[in-house]
Amino acid sequence: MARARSGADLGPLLFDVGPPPSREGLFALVALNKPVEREFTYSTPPELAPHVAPGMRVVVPFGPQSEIGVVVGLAERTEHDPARIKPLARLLDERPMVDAELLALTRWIAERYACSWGEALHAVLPAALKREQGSAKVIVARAAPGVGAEQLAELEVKQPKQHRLLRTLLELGGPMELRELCQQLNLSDSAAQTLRKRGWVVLEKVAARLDEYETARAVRPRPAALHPMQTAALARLVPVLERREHGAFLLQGVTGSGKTEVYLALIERALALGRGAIVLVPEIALTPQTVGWFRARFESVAVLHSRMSDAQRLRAWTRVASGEARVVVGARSALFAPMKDIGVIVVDEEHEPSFKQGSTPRYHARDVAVERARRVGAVCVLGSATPSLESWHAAREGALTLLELPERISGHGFPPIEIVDVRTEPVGPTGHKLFSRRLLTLLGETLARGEQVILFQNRRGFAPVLWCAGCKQTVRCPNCDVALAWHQRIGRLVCHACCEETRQPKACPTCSKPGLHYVGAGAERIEVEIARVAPTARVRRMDSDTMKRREDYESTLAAFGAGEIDVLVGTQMIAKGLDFPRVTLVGIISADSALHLPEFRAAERTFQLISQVSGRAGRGELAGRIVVQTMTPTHPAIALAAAHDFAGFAALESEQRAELSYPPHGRLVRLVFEDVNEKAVIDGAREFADFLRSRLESASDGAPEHEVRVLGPAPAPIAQYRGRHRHHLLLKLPTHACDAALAALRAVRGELRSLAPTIDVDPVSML
DNA sequence: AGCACGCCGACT
DNA sequence: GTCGGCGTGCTC
Repeated sequence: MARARSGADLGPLLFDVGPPPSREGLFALVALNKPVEREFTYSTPPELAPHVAPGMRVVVPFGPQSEIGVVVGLAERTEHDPARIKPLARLLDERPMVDAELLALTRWIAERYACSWGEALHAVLPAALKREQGSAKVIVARAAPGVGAEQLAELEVKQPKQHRLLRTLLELGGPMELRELCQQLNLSDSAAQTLRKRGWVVLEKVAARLDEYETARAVRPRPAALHPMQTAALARLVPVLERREHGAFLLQGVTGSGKTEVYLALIERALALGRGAIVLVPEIALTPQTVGWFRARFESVAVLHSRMSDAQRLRAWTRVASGEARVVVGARSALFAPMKDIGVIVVDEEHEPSFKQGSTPRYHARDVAVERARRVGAVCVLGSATPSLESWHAAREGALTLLELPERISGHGFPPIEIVDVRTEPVGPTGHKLFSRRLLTLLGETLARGEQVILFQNRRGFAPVLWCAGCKQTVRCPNCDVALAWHQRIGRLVCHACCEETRQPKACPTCSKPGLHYVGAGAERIEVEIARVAPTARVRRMDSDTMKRREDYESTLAAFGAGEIDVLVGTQMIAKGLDFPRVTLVGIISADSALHLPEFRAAERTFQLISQVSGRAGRGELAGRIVVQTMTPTHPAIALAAAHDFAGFAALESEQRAELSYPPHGRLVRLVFEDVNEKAVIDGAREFADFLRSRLESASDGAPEHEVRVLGPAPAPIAQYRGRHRHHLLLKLPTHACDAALAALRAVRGELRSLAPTIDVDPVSML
């Protein structure tokens, strides 16, 4: 598949050809981190020519400034006007930083996800390599001594961003890395700089602390013998590994079936063969405990995660590149670890949406993992208890080989899941709006036995909506098309899209009548209400509002494990990985909350969440119970999750997707147009759509199964974000027409450059 | 993406 | 009469 690019044919790149006979007049093709799908040609000064090779980073003049790029090819001739070609300024590496395999993989990513090669390379290189010199220091922020409520009040009205930042720091009561803080609060660091100038916040450069993961070593005794079903799975995987062949597998194992032990045994075998392994886990599951399982078993494990400083990440990268570390554990981007001779790539919890990157290049780590494994002849294992419909479908089609672990190794069955129809529950003096009678009864019994409870409510804040009975309007964010959520503890309305906060209005902002009502409940309200119905219980909430730092998360889990907390209330943060034997009751307060989102994966996501949360109960010797509260007890996502019937759900959901040609029956590409001016967005999106339709029609051979459909433009579900209007187009591509359609799309974008939509191939979220 | 060049309103 | 708004267009 030739990639349409101007300039030299990139066809056989020169890295396998050896040095050309003469290095006179040698040109370097350089990929830059710019949204320009093209490489740039530079001449090589005679003193650099003998040393330059593909994969090296170079400094090049680019317009009025200079940029760091990566050499992706060498050529002896060029079609460009020699007068306009500039020379390379400097080589940054003595030997290639990116090997031929990663060069080829990034090029594939660029094609598949419609971005430039340079952007794909940018995602692969650690940040420290993209600057001229890396730093081993991080900036840490803390509230200045003596600063408190008084200063906070001063910022309350006029400086909401500074207020939010200072308040967060005061709540933390200790230092936090500035970069991470700003990221979480959706702020640039200018608010922090202003607070520093005022003397209310102290910013310090400190040496990056020793990585907590470096020392993590969880006790995970090697089982005396593997369970027969684990052995059976390995018997399918190991021969492929030993033959050095590629194989892609879907390991579907229920919670507690011992998937991790299968990964560990397979990696052990790979290491014995002198090969390496990469293990990807969702960001939230990348805890010292998870990492510790691997560290306890293997000598040299490198960890890559987003919270590392640049210097730490560079160190991990270097350890992998040098061959010192042969096992990598990390989140999404760890897939690009510069490992030689990869034998195994594992993607654990492959259905997790966090494997999809939300910014350019918008790649899906699961799909790229399969591709990288294919290219290097490695075994790729996608593991999940509730596989994505894409993987489930691929397994049925034979693109993935299905391996099943259908039982818990403990031999215990699954705890029963009870569905409670909350529409039939009494409210008022005899009942409770949030908790059903059944849940309250079980809660009381469980606490009386001294056992623990997990309550799941997948919404932040106290009330997701403030509603005016006068004009029937909800209070909305002035900059985004979403309702503001009421957060009681901080006493503010919060926009969950842009993170901006405001004080609660005394009256309805639309009709000025007093008396706004709280509608619905978030985790904060559940926490408050539990204290009311079970006053003696020790309750703790775990959501992104209370868990700003990783330490908070770990200390809360430690306290829960030590039995210092009776009831843990939380959002999806508590849905996975928690393994506490004394938890015998799990309550899902509102199973419907994700079901009605305007996303075609809403049912799938609901099924996954119910299954995952349910898996938190009855993990020890004690029997567990799960209560699922819902208004739609017969909805398949709920009824089949309660019946532990994944296959039934997948078959039904797949059928419904097929009717609408949604994935896995065809692919989607989403184009988002954004601007402060709504008319410009609408006109631009329409123009783009018309142009694209005409191109795709003329390219089509008329066969309906090859037909690409362009839907829209239509307002995006979040039709305004941070003051910018958003409209989107949806392309439905039959699986076999994808390459041609993407090429056409790229061409149209090139011709209508001023409209510049965001292109999301295989989108995970449509909001 | 930057950052230029290039044509129309409020200021010394 | 200028300073400056951001609308197209290019970067080897």
